[in-house]
Amino acid sequence: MKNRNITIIDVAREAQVSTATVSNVLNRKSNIPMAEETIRKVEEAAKNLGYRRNVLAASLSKKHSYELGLLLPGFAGYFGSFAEVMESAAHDRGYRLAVYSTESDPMIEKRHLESLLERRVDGLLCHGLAMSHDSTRAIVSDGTPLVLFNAWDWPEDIAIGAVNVDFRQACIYGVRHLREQGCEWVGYIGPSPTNATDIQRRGGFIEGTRLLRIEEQSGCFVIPAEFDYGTLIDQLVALHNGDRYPIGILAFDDAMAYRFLMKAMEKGYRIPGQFKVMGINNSYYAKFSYPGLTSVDIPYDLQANLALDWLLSPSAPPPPSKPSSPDIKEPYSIVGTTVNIYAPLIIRGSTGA
DNA sequence: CGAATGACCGATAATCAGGT
DNA sequence: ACCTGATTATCGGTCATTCG
Repeated sequence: MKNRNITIIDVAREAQVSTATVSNVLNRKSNIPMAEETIRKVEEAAKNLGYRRNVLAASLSKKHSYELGLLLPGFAGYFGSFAEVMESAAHDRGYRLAVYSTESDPMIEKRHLESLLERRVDGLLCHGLAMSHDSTRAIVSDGTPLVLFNAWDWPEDIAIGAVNVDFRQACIYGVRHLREQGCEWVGYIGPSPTNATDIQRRGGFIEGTRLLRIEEQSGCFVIPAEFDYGTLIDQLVALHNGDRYPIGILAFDDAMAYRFLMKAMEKGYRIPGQFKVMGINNSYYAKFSYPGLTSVDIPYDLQANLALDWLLSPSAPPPPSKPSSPDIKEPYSIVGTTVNIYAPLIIRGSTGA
């Protein structure tokens, strides 16, 4: 039997009731009073015929699509994990989620946005790196609710709000951690000082060295994609005359941390004795590698749920956060229309004593 | 021939009606 | 008056038919 053509008309005929009754039984059980016998007849007919709800028709009538759009700059690493959590959180709230990657290309961004708006999504969740300010403003003036995430230093008025992970603060803590572990000198390595994500982290690192008054014992490096980490390691060792270990490295993400760490080990240096290395993202392997990689954990669940709740009820901004215990920091803080989520340091062997 | 009209897709919300 | 279930208008677009 071809279930795709079974509609409530067929179910109504089979159950000897009206189509409205079928709709009421299948979708509004708790609100509409109905006889037990009617409910049983309809449910049985629907089951026998293999009825499947047509959400397109429902959207047409309800003037809501119950679909949300998620725009990311890509699918790798953090973005994929984020999409997974977001999809599940949206599903829990009765929404479907369409996920697109803009590949950091304004033309692709425009095409995806247009496609999502044509389908009348009920709201958009957009990564700061996936969006231009102009197209974001255009959407907002169109009336589609929009919440940004990881959109640092965006104009306040541009969307309902932004839900950001506070990598800047995490890097400040990172510097302090490396210092507390006895690092004579600390360095930051990142891909590009023009990338908004890198700017956040780099800025946090520099701020961290300033707070500890160790600007003179620190440095930042820009690492191109096909870079030989060996050269950098040689430079650092020369800089220290080989006797001011350990050297602390805060990397842009876990992948860069591993590339540095593995090259250092290959060259015979001890981790964490001579180099202490930490990353950001707390990726799957950070926990299971040897040595385990110290990293900054990203509270995906919290970020996704805050963003979704805000998107679906724009008039109700996120409630103030409460620390779960006195020794734990606030899970997040709110400044204007921006939520900053605290990202905790997970300390492992790569920076251990 | 192009323009205007109306039926139609499937489900739903609002309204209505029949039976106790 | 209260339940329960039926009727109807409607959503926004497409397509076939009719009209001038």
